[in-house]
Amino acid sequence: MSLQKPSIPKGTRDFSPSQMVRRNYIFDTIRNVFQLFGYQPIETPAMENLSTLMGKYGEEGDKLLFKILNSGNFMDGYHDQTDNIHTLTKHISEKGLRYDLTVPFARFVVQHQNELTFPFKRYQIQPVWRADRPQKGRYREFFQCDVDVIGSHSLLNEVELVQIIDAVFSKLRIRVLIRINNRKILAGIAEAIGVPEKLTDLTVALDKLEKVGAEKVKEEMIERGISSDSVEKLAPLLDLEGKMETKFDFLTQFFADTEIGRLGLKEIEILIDYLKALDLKNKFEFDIKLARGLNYYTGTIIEVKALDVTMGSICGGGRYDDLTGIFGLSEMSGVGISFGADRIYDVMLELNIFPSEIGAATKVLFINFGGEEERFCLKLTSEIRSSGISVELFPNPAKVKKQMEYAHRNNIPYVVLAGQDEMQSGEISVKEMSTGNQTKMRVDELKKLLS
RNA sequence: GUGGUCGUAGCUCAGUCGGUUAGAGCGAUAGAUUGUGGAUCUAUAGGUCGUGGGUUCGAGCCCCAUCUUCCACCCCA
Repeated sequence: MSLQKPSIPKGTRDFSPSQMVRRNYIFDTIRNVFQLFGYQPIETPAMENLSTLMGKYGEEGDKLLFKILNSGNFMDGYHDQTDNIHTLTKHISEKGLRYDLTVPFARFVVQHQNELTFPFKRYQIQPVWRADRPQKGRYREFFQCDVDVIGSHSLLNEVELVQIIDAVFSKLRIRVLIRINNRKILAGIAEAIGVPEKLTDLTVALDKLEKVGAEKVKEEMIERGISSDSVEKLAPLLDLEGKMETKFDFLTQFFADTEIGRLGLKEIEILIDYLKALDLKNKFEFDIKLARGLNYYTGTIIEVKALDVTMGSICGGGRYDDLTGIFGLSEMSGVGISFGADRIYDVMLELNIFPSEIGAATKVLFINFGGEEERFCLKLTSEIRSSGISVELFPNPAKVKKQMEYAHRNNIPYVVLAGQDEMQSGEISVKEMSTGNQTKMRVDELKKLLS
């Protein structure tokens, strides 16, 4: 076999121990908050049937699905000569890697509905895959940390999710802005300007307001087939700034003739009202420009961005009223959010806000002198370990210099030297690596020092 | 998927107009009193210049393809 350069697929990454320590810090922090709010863990397979995934994320989403080639002779029985990519795809692939955790969750809920107690609150921390073109903060394999509650219409769930967001980012010490909107408001706007069927085009264009400015947004809307008449009706909304009360007052008038708009406005007012009564550490705002694309959202939508670094959203989600409907279970409203662990990692790295104390696993290294001393140390390490202290014995009697270097590089704070002298006196030499100080003490004194 | 960009030692990067044997710093390894890491000194190793073609007497440098990185669009965690 010829020698080949090892490599991994585009947009995927290996994680070294030092990276994993930090990643786990993020996962642990998030998981702890989830549990604190009473959510229960589940996991689902990396791959799902394509029929489960297709059509849930819009046209764009379907393109970004990684499809798995059928095993065996996947061309068997295929005689279509029309070169239709869709029929070919259907024939050779029936499984795909999951694109997010929400759709598999909906599938899970339908499939296990008889075992679940509703409202069902679950969290799920697993990787997802998207055949996107990689960029900064955009990977083809990345971890999502989802919390959802399904089987409850109450806006209290939204309130809880915002509390979770606030708690997570406070703990991680990332300053964020929480933006909130409601799909019903967007639908109301579409209705109010007379283009209810153009909701998606409207929201996609609206979402770019901050980025490209009002003029470009208007242009895009016209390109997307929204009449200039309708676009003009929208104009005052594009300039809508300032206090939330001002926005509410304006929209109340704007939505005079649209039921769904008023409904959305009512929902957001209640939510904001609840949130104001809480003592949240991060800022939140009602922003009609927020227009998350995922097709299944029907109510509240939430997006979180870091304040001190340029990065896409690090958390997002919303309410979906009928995601389980297509799997045969209706009347199951759910709401959930997803934390993007990899982006959170990138943000924390850029801001240099990882706590320095994480990562030091082993507390003490025993130098290996071989022979009798080795047996002596093996016994001591075992004894110390049983009191819950992480300890290592170097596996072979290498030069002391080499062993000391091992301790240094692995950030092991203490080194024990126990040779002939120590064995006889019963006191071992303990070196504190940060200061270089070395003192003799009994084993129980060492245990006390490290506990 | 569209347009652009990057790739030279483990890492960060030099490398002239296409010209002999591709360099530096950091790091690594070994040593400087056989029981002591970080600092210093000495020595050593390390490269198919992303990969594959092409042009040329001659290619790290020019051309084409491809992979990868990053960026914009699209979309999104």
